[in-house]
Amino acid sequence: MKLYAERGYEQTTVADIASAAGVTARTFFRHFADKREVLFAGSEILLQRMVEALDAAPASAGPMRAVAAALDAASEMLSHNRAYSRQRQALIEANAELRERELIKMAAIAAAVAAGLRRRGVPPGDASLAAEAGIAVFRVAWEQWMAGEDDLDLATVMTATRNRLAAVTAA
Amino acid sequence: MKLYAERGYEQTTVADIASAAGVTARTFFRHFADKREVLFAGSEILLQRMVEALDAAPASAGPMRAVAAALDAASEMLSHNRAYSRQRQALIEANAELRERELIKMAAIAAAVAAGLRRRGVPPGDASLAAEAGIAVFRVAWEQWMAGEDDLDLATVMTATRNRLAAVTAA
DNA sequence: GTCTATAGTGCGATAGAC
DNA sequence: GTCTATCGCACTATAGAC
Repeated sequence: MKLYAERGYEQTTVADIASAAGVTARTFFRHFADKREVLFAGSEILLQRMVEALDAAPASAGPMRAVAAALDAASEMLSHNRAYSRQRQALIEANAELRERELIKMAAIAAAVAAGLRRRGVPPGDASLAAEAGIAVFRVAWEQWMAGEDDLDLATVMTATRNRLAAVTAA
Repeated sequence: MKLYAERGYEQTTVADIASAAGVTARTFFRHFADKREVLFAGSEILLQRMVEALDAAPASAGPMRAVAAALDAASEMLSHNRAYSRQRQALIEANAELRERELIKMAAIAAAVAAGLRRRGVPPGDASLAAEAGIAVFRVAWEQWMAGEDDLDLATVMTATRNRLAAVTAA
């Protein structure tokens, strides 16, 4: 992160990162599948937490309620380190390769959430739709949270965004 | 496409493609920014058509109606060449790099649709949500259309999926 | 840790189209 | 006479094989 922030993602070589960490480039690739992955190591944990929250939602809850539980878990995990989040997001937005990686991580979360919903008995098509809707809410809420004032609460923004999505799609 | 289908994306080098086309690798890169882009040349046109349809929707139409018009335009453009679509999709699904590229193309469409909605006077947040919702519908409908029977109509699946999304998010 | 294939860029030279 | 397409070559960095 430090090197990427200093000279930009493309201007930082894997050799730079490796030597700054006191290892060889080969060792870097042992820990991270590729150069981008350094910035996305935490996404697997996020996915797990969201799926756990989904599974923990009461069986009586409909798909969107269960998705809301997953979004709440994400909010709780991500609402700390707002400054870090902003720096990381600025890096990602400045580079197309990183944006691609970010999108596929989101897609992985959507797929995992959809699978979780199907385990709950939600029909496949509805499960995919609810999961994709959840990711849409996540994306928009996340963006607004980062652009907003410092005292803004992520979970609150998520809930409001979820309600707005319902209103928009109903029309 | 032919080479990718024959030996797989990763096993096909740019030199292979170039020599099959009777040019040098350097010329390949003149036409395509990178090796993946060959499979996504048409996406810019899709984006344009969808935005045109969005702009052409009556001013009285709400955001989701306008998005529906864009989705109809996409359906019309994509419903031909179902066999081609399937082959292309199989290639993309088999390779993570290609999936990443597909996702960023979708994101570009979402951004363009959101911008179009804002031009229509839709508030920024609602515009993003409606656009993301539209892409979610597109994705799910597209998948079902390709998995379904040969006489399935893409536009019909899109409309049904749109209604299902409204039902799911309302709950 | 070493070695290597491949992607992708920069630049200069050349040839044909209009 | 300018514009555009191609080529050829040198070069760097990523990533994978061993």
